[in-house]
Amino acid sequence: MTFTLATWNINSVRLREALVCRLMRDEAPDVLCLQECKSPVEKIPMEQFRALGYEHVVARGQKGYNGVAIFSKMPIEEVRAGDYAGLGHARHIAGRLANGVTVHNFYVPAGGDVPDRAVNEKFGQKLDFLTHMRDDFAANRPARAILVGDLNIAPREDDVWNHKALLKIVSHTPIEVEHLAQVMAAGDWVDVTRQDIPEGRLYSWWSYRSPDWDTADKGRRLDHVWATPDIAPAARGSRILRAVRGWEQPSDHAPVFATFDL
DNA sequence: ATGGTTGCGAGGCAA
Repeated sequence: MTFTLATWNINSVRLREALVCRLMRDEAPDVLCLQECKSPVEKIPMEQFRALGYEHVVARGQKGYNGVAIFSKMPIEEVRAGDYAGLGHARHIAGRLANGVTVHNFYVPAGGDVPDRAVNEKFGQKLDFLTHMRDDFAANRPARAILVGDLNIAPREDDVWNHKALLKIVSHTPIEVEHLAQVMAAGDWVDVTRQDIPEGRLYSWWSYRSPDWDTADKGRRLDHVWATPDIAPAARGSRILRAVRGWEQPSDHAPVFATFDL
């Protein structure tokens, strides 16, 4: 059985309802994971998505900030919603699909501007969130699982437009990359996007602050698709839909896709 | 070193 999954930081699911519908209609992933819904769950426009075949959803939300949701064409049951680092934020939801695959959808804290936890509390919270993720997966080793989301870290040199220029910029600092590597090791996760596309620069986010994002191309790969080793070999066809970043009134993130032949 | 833009929600905060 084949299924396709996508992850997209939507930056307000209510403002961009039409864009979500367009992606659902044009690309029709079996599972669509959103982050930064910025909406209470009861105000997500479920009916419009349901009409496009996404009849099943698990979600966590809060007013104005954060929020994660998994829309699925096949049945999904919630298995957990973690409160990593005890922030009380809606940044994680996990569901088990009818095909037996567990999907973790994460929105890791961005971490503020200064990469020093002594002067920037948000950076400490980001590191603590990642440490908590690591401990969680070490204590409960995932199987037949996929982890997606806006992890707010671009780990590789070719995941950013300029490695040296970004070494002290939050999202690409060595300490963040090390924390992310420990999360990966704890769950034995495989980076599916880079398994499929091992070479070359790859970005999923371009700042709103760049007037001509496409030409300047100062991007970062902040959005990820991982899988456990029992199903990672079944992954193929990963792609980042850069064109979506150029849609009318876009999110600053592009959706990331992967297909699994299970 | 700074400023650049966007969303939420009505002034600044978060990204």
